[in-house]
Amino acid sequence: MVRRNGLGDGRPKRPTLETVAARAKVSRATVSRVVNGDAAVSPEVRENVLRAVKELGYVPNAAARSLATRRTDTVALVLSIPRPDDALTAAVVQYVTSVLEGAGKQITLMLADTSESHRRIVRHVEAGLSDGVVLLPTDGADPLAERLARTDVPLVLLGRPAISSLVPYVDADNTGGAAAATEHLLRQGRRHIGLVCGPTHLVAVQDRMAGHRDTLQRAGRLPHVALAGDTAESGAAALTRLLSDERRLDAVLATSDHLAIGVLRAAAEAGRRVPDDLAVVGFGDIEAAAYTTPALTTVRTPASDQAMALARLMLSRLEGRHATPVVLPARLVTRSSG
Amino acid sequence: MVRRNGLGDGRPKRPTLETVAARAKVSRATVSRVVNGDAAVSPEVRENVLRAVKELGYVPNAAARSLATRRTDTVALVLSIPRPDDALTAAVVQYVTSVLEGAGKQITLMLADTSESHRRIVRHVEAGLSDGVVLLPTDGADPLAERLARTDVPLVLLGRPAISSLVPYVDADNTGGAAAATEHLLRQGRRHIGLVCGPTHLVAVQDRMAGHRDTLQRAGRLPHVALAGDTAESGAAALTRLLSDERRLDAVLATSDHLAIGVLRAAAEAGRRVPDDLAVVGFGDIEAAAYTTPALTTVRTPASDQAMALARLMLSRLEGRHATPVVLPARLVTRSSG
DNA sequence: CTGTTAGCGCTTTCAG
DNA sequence: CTGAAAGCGCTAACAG
Repeated sequence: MVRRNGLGDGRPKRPTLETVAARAKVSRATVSRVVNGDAAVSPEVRENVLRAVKELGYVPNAAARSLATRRTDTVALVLSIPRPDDALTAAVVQYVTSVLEGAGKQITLMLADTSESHRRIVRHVEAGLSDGVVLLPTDGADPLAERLARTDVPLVLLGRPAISSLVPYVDADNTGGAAAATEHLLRQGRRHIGLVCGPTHLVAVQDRMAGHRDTLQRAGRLPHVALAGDTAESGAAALTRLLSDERRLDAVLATSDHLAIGVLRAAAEAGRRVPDDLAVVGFGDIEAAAYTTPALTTVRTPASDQAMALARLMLSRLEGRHATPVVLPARLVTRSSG
Repeated sequence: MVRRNGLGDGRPKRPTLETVAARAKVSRATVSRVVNGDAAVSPEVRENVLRAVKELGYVPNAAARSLATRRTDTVALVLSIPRPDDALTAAVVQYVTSVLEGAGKQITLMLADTSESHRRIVRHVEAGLSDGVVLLPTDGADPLAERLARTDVPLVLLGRPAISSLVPYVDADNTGGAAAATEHLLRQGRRHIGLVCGPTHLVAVQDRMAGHRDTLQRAGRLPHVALAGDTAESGAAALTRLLSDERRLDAVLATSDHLAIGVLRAAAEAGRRVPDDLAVVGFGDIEAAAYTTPALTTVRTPASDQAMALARLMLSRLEGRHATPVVLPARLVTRSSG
């Protein structure tokens, strides 16, 4: 029977620098140099050391190194619990992780949902557990970002912060995406375009609203806005309200695909054919968007698209190589709904 | 202009135990005790220390603590890059993280896609960076699991390993789920039931196949199996083959919802009405399953359902409190497709 | 109940 | 190019 240790048990003894040094008949310092590919070490000595390392299966102890260098090579990836099906967050996490690992960093995943968790995150950083933070969009992200910025650890945000600050961020062009969607609708000759928008405290939603409104305005059209939550149900309810306000409504842009799916449903119930009577455009291009009937036309956010590029941009900001914000283009994916 | 440090810069000087001790006029040991809520310390001294801690904003240095205790309170969460829209993995990650954080652990996220990454993971563990590993299903999970098991760090798998070992795991009842789905179809009087199955090297797929086959066998029915990949397209192709082999086919179970979605599509193209002519049942209950036409009947895996319970079970195994495998029930979600 | 004393394993001047 | 020595900040016996 294999002995299995509990979490708190500690580990069996592993070789240390000392062991390797003895074996290679050199000093610890020299081994350290070799292991870190650091200073100049004579080839023969290096050979010896490397052999000893291999033979002993030596792996440097991270805690000791970290204590001495005051670095951890760890980046905290902070996110909130998204909808369990939030593919966007999943993709971002994947790519950010992949890029960071490629750069030799560890990734510590942290959830930022409660204020308790905010405290934990700040403590974590102050305990020196990470030397960089990537903050994905969260409800209370802004205050958290401010607190983290004060700790002096490099920080990069995904998504423009509500209050502008010096913290670098990477964002999708929500404004441009909404504008493109609206133009698309206008080009089709749609004259009464409604907007179903999600939680307005989200900066992304605000930006989408702005892009829509401005485009409409430039075209000399009146906006029709209905506020909603972020579920299909609330999207459906919003369409119902929109229709009762304006019977001639012939197009709807929703600020999320979930809302759009609800709009689709409500349209069917109201006896409006999509896209003939009513064009429907969503935002985000979630997976389900391709499976609705009719398939949803939507704005694809770079996060679900160029997530890799985005991750790299974040990393370069973490490393202090750039501090300017980046906005990645969003593009319209035309399917059957509008 | 705020000075922003690069990742490698280190941090400004923070107070240490020493500082706090001086301020509270006690020894470092005492401060340590207070901070760790550890031994018995007289109330007044504790007060003093706590005040000093607060005033100085002291936060213990994790590396130093880890070096001294040989623990990290960190658990590595290892996953492979799933389909970018893999909600299941996302949910599991969320809940495992949440539970572990609740238990005061850090979570290090690691990707296990390449053999290079396997090496990195083993090194990570050997460097003492984590004192527990949660391994989510991955293509090469088994060899990795074996290597990790040899490092003596507590390990728990999500999903039964292909080759049985002593490593504890938590899994969904794939066999039972497939059996339930098949019985459901049989009860409807379906007589020619096909199986569209995904990558057969996946243990979960094997289990689903087995549950289906056995149930069919007990009912004295012949199986009709078509192999597929994991995309909707391959599911569609599989149905086409199934239909050409057996025109009377009146039901299909797919081992994943993605496949089932393809089946739905192909059924429509073949002019079979679902569920009248052909019942279709998926597996997994992904989000899109609710939005297909008709809405997909499917087997809900606990991971997308009782993910929280699952996470807790994993934790208790990591802590060595249990070493037995757990299999969580899967249940049929009946919608319109079958 | 509290202080003293050793380390934990690695990096990093500083000499040589 | 290499070694000696001094920590990094904390915990854990062991005395008292």
